[in-house]
Amino acid sequence: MNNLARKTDKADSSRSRILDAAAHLFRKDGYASVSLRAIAAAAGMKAGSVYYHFDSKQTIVIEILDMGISAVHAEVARTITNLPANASAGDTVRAGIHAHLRALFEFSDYTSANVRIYGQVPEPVRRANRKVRREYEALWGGILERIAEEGGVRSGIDLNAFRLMLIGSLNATLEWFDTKRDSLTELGDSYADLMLQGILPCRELQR
Amino acid sequence: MNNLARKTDKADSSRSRILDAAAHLFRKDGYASVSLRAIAAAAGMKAGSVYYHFDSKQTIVIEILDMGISAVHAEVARTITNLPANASAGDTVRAGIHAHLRALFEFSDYTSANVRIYGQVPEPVRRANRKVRREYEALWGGILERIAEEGGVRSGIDLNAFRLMLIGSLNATLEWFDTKRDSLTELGDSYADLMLQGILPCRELQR
DNA sequence: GTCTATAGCTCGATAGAC
DNA sequence: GTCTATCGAGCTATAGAC
Repeated sequence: MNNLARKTDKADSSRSRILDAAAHLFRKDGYASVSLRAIAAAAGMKAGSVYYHFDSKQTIVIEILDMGISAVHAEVARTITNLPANASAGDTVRAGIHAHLRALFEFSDYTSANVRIYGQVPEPVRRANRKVRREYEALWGGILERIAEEGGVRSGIDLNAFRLMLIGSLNATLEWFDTKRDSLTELGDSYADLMLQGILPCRELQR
Repeated sequence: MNNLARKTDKADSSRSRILDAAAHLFRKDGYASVSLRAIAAAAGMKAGSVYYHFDSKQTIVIEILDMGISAVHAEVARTITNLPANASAGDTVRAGIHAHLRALFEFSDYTSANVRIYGQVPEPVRRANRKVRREYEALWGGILERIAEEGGVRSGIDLNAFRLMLIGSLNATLEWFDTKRDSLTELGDSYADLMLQGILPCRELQR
């Protein structure tokens, strides 16, 4: 029994190290230019050994792409669910933005790999990732629909455009924001403020 | 004389075909996975011939990355310069957004290649592209500074965050917007509206 | 200017020892 | 589970004919 457990732990650990190493390298260098030899070396083993844990390079990248989105989905869903029932539209969007950013940078190798390489991975890989992507879009779609029904947003807003603008701009922060130098909370506050109120003074206050 | 002219034209045409073909392939498949054979084939020649026009694969991609940003820079600069002197802050930002989107999709192979592969291209290539990137950031920085000084934006706005949010969200449209299906002008109007006014009703109008 | 041919590598994946 | 060894393929870049 102890033997079996130890065996499984070892396999799990190697598997995780391969995924971590691959996510890091994919984020840094793209998909095609990362060799299995490089992944294996970064995970502390030889290329041949990787095939004990995965069937191919494609199965590795599929798992990484799914993990990146699932992590963000879970954090946003958890955060929104835990909001008080009387949360305003502004509170809700603000909390969602913070949650998205939090997960984005907590699992940055996986999330950044997703944002960067999704567009250039072989078509079967893209297809495999499509379901999780759509589920995350639907999560935000539902959130925005609800606050709009409750009358929390300006009339005439294109909710679809807003969702795409929001997620696009948040994901883009992965390319320049440095969590070691700046506060992620302040970033989220700035973005939420701009998304909620825009940059113009209210019409009523304009001269 | 005719001979010389014809020779030069031929070289120029081949060079352009190589660049066009490479930009298209880089956008589609990333940098590393695109072979010189593939670029040559798409440009209607053999791999060896490419080396008559370019020293290496890196010099090709450097030129493509620069062209992508320069095209957008030129269009935004031209548009802002041609605005009437009394253009409001809203008019200015709106015009800049439309110009950025227009250039983004008019030269989509080059602009999209830039957005997609910049992060995963060899470091010397990134370094070569950095100057043009910074110049484009400075262009928007100047535009926003000016309208802020003229009092056209809410107080307390983080102009740096706004610039990054704006460009990040516009560039992200390359990943999903289809110019054959939808109107780019409407997209720009939606984005400008959201960026300028946000999604919340004005404070004064809230219950 | 474009071609063919090829040198010198590196790649994904497999086979089989331990 | 991890190793070594290797197959067959594809890569960038170059050399030299035309």
